[in-house]
Formats: sequence, structure tokens, C-alpha cells
Amino acid sequence: MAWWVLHVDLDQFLAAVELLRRPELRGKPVIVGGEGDPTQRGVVSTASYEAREFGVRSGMPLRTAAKRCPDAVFLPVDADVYNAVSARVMDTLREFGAPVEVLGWDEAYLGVETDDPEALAGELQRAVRAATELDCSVGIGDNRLRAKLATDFGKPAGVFRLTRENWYEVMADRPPDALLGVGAKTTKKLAALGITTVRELAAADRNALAERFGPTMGPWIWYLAQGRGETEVSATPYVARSRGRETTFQQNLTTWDDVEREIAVLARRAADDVAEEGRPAARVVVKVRFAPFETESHGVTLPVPTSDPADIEQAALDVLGRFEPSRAVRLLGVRAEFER
DNA sequence: TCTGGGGTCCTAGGACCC
DNA sequence: TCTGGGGTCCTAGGACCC
Repeated sequence: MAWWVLHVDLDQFLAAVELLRRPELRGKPVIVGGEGDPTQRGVVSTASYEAREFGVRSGMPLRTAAKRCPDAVFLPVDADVYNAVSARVMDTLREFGAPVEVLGWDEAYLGVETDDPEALAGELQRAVRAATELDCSVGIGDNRLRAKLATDFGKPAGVFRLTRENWYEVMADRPPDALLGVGAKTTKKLAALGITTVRELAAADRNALAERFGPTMGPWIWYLAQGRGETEVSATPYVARSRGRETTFQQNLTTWDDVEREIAVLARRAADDVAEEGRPAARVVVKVRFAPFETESHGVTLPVPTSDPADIEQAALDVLGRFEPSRAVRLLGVRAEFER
């Protein structure tokens, strides 16, 4: 028997959940994001496949999505419902007895031992469909990186295997940001070094990459390009490093009195999260995004870790005093960090 | 494309210590 | 006083992911 990593990813998850309770929308372009109002500030969380045909993508401003697809149905994000459906999916996966590592609402890794991973993937898909009426795609890999990347090639509702055998055949000519952990910025910096494909990155000089991207990141992206990655899948429950709250205001705040009042509100909400976590906050960080889009943050390490909402609020207000109250404010955030 | 909200991890520079 | 070198901790910002 061989050891495999399977990556399960639900297809157009948020949109698919909405279609379950509004079957009359099936076949129409559906866009889930923000308050569900494309005239407001907010971005697309998930677009249905029909909406994607119009070029609508996750992370796109709702306003832009509405221009590309004026006939789309816009719906607000309903986190409580997605949490509940997600929990049912993960419970279904756990019934297979393999370790399940949950990555978010719609994704999980499974570490499995089998001689027929495609057959097992099909069983997972059928079980998820039976429990929730949702489709998922499954990536099969000889490590986590390859399993995760494989999933996209299986979408929708399919299965794909990516291993050492077909890594370069599938990935070599793709740009570096096809790799998980390499984004637009790094891809641009790589291009300046003459590296524009996964193949070229894999063949690049490791030391030169360390020089340019740092002693950890440089070698790491070099390993990624070769398809190397972790193989362990851990069912150990997730332990948060931090909890926080932030808000982008529909209208920028223009008086510092308003800023102070909103920071107090956010600090109290962050304190609720800290209480829920059951561990005291060791540090409080305040984030301010000034108009048009300049972000600064400052923080304090508390003299003694605390869960007291009044202490967390006071710390946030103290930190706020370190900002220059000069420009209009677009976003405020308060984050509590736990001891490591 | 006028750019959410929830997070994690890495880097660089300064402070501080011996 | 013209002043090394190494280690560690803290902080702010950047990059990335879902």
C-alpha cells in the first residue's frame, strides 16, 4: 500500500451553498460578496461558474463585477450558513478514518494509505454529495503541494493526480505564481532576474535566490518549483496565533473622534474573540488605512497578558495615539496576538 | 480592477547585551 | 572615547492565502 496526500476542495463553495437554498438561481450568474450590494465597497468572495464566464473573479471589487456582468445576482456573505455546511463536509471526510487537516471553509487535506487513490477520491466525492448535495474536486499528490495544485486541474467535480512523474510535464511552462506561495510580487521580481517559468525557477541558482529573497524564502521557492513539499497531514486542532477585527467604512471617517469611537468598538469585538479563545492576549495591534489606500500599523506588548475587554480597549486607544491624525480614514482594525 | 476580512509567516532594522 | 562582532528580542511592513 502506498501513502498519498489527497486535497479536497468544494466547487464554487459559497455560490453552491446559496444555490442549494435558492434553486431558482441555478444556471444564472451568481456572485457572493460583501453585503451583496455592488454599489457598496466590497469584493467578490465566490462567483458561480456562469459569472466567471464574464471574467468575474474572487477578490474583484463588487463594482467591477457588476460592470462585467450586469445581470448577475449579488448575494451577501452568510458566514453562519457556510460554517454549518462546512462542518458537515468535514465530518463526512473524517468518517473515512484518515487524518483530516481543515484549511478553511471549503478545503481539507487527507493523508491516506491506498493502492487506488482515484477510487478513494471518487468515494469521497460521492460521500460529500450524498451528505450535502455539493460537488468537490480532489487532487492526488505524493506531497501536499502537488495534491493542492492537482485539485485545480480536476475542477469541476473531477480528480487529478500530480506527482514526481508528471510534475514538469504539467508545470514546467507555467509562470512561477502557479506555485502555492509565489504571488504576483515575487513573480515580477523573478522576471527581472530572467526567470519566467517554473522550469527556469527550478533550474535557477539557489544561492542567488537566497541573496535576492532571503535565506528562508529564496531556497523555499526553489524547492517549490521542483514540486517538493511536506507530506505530513495532521488532524491536530488548529490553535490561533491571533484574533482580530477590521472594517472598511462605506464613507471615510474624517474626524478623529469618530476614529477613536470605532477603535473602541473594534477592540471590544476583538476582546470577545479573545474570550472565546480562552487564552489571554499578549499584544494588541492597531491598523489604520488612510485614504486613498495607505496602511500603517502600530502595536504594544502588554505588561501582562490579559483577556479583560477594558484593558484591551485601553491598549488599542493608547496605540492609536501613535498615529498622525492627518488624513481621512478608510479602514480600522484591532488584532490581539496570543503568546507563542 | 479604485482595491474585504479573516488570518499566517518572513524580513529588515534598531535596541540591547556581553 | 572614533569604537568589534555575535546573538537575541521587538517592531513594522510586506507577501501571500482562502
